Amino acid sequence: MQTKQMHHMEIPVVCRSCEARHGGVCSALTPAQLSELSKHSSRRKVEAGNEVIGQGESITSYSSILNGVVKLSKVMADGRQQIVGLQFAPDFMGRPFLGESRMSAEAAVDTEICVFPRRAIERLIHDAPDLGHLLHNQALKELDDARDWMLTLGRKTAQEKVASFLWLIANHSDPAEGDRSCFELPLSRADIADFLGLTIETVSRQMTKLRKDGIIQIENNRHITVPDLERLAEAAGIDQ
Amino acid sequence: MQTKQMHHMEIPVVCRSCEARHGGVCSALTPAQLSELSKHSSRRKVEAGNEVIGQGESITSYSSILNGVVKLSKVMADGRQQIVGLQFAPDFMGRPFLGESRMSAEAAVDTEICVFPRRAIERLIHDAPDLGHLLHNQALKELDDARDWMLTLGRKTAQEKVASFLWLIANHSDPAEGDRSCFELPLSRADIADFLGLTIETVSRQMTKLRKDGIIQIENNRHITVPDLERLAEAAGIDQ
DNA sequence: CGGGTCGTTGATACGGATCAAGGCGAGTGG
DNA sequence: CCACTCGCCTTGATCCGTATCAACGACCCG
Repeated sequence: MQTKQMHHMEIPVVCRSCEARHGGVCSALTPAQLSELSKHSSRRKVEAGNEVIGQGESITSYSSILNGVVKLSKVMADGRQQIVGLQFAPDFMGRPFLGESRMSAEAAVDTEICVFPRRAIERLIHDAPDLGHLLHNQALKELDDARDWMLTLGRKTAQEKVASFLWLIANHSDPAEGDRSCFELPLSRADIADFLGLTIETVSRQMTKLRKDGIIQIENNRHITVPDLERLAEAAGIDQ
Repeated sequence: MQTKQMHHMEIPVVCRSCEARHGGVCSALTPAQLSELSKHSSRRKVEAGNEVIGQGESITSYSSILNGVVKLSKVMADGRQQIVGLQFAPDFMGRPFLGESRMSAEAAVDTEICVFPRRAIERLIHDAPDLGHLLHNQALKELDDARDWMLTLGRKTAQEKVASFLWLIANHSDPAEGDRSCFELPLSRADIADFLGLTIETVSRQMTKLRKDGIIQIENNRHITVPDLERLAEAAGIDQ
């Protein structure tokens, strides 16, 4: 009996090999809570370009990113668009304590997420202080990032903006071969423009300029190599 | 004895007439917690232009705003500056769970704050779930605001930016005579420029244009009247 | 081969920055 | 009381960085 009981308290099978077990929402739960949550949650693939939730839609579920990249964006009535954040694994997605989404979330590349029903998460926030604390901390980090980006949007030149973007991606792409200096861009030129408050053409020109200045190398439009991260930071106007 | 005990559980004298009792941090505490916290906290006046904390300084205390306005700003190595947020009463100020401040906080107008030692707050966050929840919620609201502002910084014209700023102030100044349409600007033209990612001259020109278009009236540079808030929202590119 | 998407490059336009001058109110000292 | 200065704001002239418009190249897929 006791072994049976113990069994109930172990990590659910579906969660054992989950990429988000460490650092993600689920790392803040007890085995029992995780087991309960896993019963109501489901894994979902989202292809690049597909929406997870749209601006103004009501929030019926939350999720966490298992792998991939999701872009958060706002659009104005006349179509002008601004990407206001990028989310990577194992980020939690969704706005707790709010009825409807104030922005859209769209997969930037093929992405997998784990979807939780709204009720389950909101109950857990109250029952599991660690979860509340983890989400609070993530919100604070996102706030820091958003404010850093405000400086980029408001005061940096096009050149510095593009370099800042590359710097951000360099620091968020998991160092596959332990190498920060070589990575794949998760965004198209159009997305980068929407993230930086620029046009496609300006982004393209600045990328070319960074390449000609020897600060980056470009292969296949998406694959970037940075010989000297220090020089990139300098070009981004980042003070160290 | 029991009355004595009860007495200990009442609202501390210094807090009774406090402007931040409702809605602020202290509203999430029990009388006992409030009593304990009040022993270590102190009221402080900060004159317009004075710093509460500087970028890069270590965080030794938190505070809440009793009245006034505080601007949060970031500066680059070469002096370029961006205001990344405004805080009003009864907002909580400070970045929990972080050793040093990533921006400076400076009183925009004469301001009064209540200062709490760092330790006391961090202990309370763990002991009082309501406080954690309140701070989490404020962080989420600030994140929403920051992201709204990213759209303003990245995609709006100078005209729309200035109108957006006036709209923000109109919606945050307490309706003294129950009138949203008449208010005092808490920021100088230079501050407004730093908030909008513009220059002083451009801010001034756009203010003049809004005045000539009849969307606002200006008295003494700081006092603004908005005959029709709807028209202001339109000029700000805000979709309703 | 044709059509589509995505990115680059060039020519030109324009919005906001920059540079420069001056106005206005408050405080100061004669 | 006036002259003076100082901070803050406005206005004008000009410049420059990025947007806009347009053409074209690279690649993919049918």
